[in-house]
Amino acid sequence: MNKTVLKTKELLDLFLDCERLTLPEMVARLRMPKTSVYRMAQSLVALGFLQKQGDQYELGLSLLTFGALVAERLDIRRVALPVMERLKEETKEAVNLVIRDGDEALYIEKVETSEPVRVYTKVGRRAPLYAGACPRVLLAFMDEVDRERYLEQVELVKIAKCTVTDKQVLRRLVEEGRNQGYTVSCSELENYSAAVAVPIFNHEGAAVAGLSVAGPEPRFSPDDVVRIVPLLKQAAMDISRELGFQGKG
Amino acid sequence: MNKTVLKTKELLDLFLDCERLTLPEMVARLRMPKTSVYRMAQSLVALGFLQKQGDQYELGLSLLTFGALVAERLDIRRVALPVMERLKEETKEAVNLVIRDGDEALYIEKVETSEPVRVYTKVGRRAPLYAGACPRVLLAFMDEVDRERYLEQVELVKIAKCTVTDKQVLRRLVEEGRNQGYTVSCSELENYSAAVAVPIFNHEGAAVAGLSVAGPEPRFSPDDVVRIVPLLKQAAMDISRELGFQGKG
DNA sequence: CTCCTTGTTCCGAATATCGGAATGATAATT
DNA sequence: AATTATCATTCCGATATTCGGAACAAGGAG
Repeated sequence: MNKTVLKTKELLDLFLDCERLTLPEMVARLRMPKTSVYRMAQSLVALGFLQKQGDQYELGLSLLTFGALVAERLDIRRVALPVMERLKEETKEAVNLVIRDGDEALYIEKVETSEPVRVYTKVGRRAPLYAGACPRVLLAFMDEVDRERYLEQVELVKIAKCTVTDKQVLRRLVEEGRNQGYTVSCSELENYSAAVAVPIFNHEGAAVAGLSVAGPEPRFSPDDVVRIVPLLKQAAMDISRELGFQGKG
Repeated sequence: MNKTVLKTKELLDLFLDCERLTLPEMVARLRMPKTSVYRMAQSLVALGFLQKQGDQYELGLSLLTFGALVAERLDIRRVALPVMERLKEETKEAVNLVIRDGDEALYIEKVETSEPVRVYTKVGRRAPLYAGACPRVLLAFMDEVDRERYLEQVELVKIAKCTVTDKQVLRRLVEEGRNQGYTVSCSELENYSAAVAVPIFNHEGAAVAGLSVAGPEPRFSPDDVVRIVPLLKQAAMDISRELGFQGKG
């Protein structure tokens, strides 16, 4: 493995948390010699992955181009988008599409309601698999070996006021989710936000994505959930069918 | 400058044109030793910038995360979006927001009409500064030194049926654009598409972005242009004002 | 004026990369 | 079944590259 490239990525990763950083700030965080950091930053600027604004560095515009290309090439998005629009109309809530990337959940599409309610999700955003309805539905439908490995080694960090931090509770929720075919979350990723999620299957029957309806907590009473779940399941099945899924769900 | 990083970027750049590539294909294009390409690809996979699907490589999902972050942090987008929505309603055409990244134009936001007319633009897409209304308006309002340097060294490549390929003609169009305060293009980037564009200025009076109205060629007769230009100029001025622009436009 | 801090350049040492060749694995062909 | 071909992956020694401490330059603050 290429050591230089790995170090360079470490530098780039700093910008996930910080919008702008000066050279000394990067040096402090990376605990690497100033010269090395200086050179890496120079290289990244040359590539367009970083750019310099005065004495601050920030992420570069090349990343926008690459990111857009990736989004464009994810065909599940194309398939899902019209169904998501329909689901939004039916539920009057925001709809999210999430896939798994390694041990993280990644939001790849969303459809918003007109009302400007703050929601946690943004396309490109990541969340751990244990927190939130959509991530957890992905976890629930992972294959057993992977899921066990994940559950063993994961550390549950509190993100919002009701993030699950007890492994026993998590295991129970995951089991429940798999049996019921849907998951619910309240204030796990962002306070006062709730969501219901179901899995989407591909032609091999693997759960390749999660579909969720999300909004402010007061609109997700048990009654609301009962109303939403069938709509959600139907939408997910429509998408799964288009991906070649043959099973019954 | 870091040679390893530069080579690695070359590899990544292959994926701008190709969705998927195998190792031998990459080797052929890069004309580098197989081992080197192999190692670089491995590293990029480790970073999440590439991923392997069977024996093919494709762009990785980390790029989506970084790309979304860059988009989120471009505050001109936030400022422009509501104005762009309004302009779309007024003109019933797609509206694009473009900035300059080095010697290229970069589409950073767009608002579409409901009618599913094919347009060239996608967020993250790039175009040369000489082709298309929006790119050329950026060129027209670049500072003179940069613009001259660009015009001297640029090679005009035909992209669609009416791409300007004569430097004299380009110079004339650029001059016109600067004098009139707007530019028009027909079938320069994509056949049968037309656009009108105006500049957006920041607090320093620099033209930091271009705003365009775009649609199918038949809807952009000289009369239409006369109707659209004032609306476009007003919208651009609204955005410029929010960015702190004091001038008269 | 002096003391920090920060950005940038230099250069010799060391090490990480390089790439040819070998190996393993798989599929296609005779 | 044996053979050939293609591709992915591993090995290893030579060497080109990176590394990082130190020095230098340029402000800014006290």
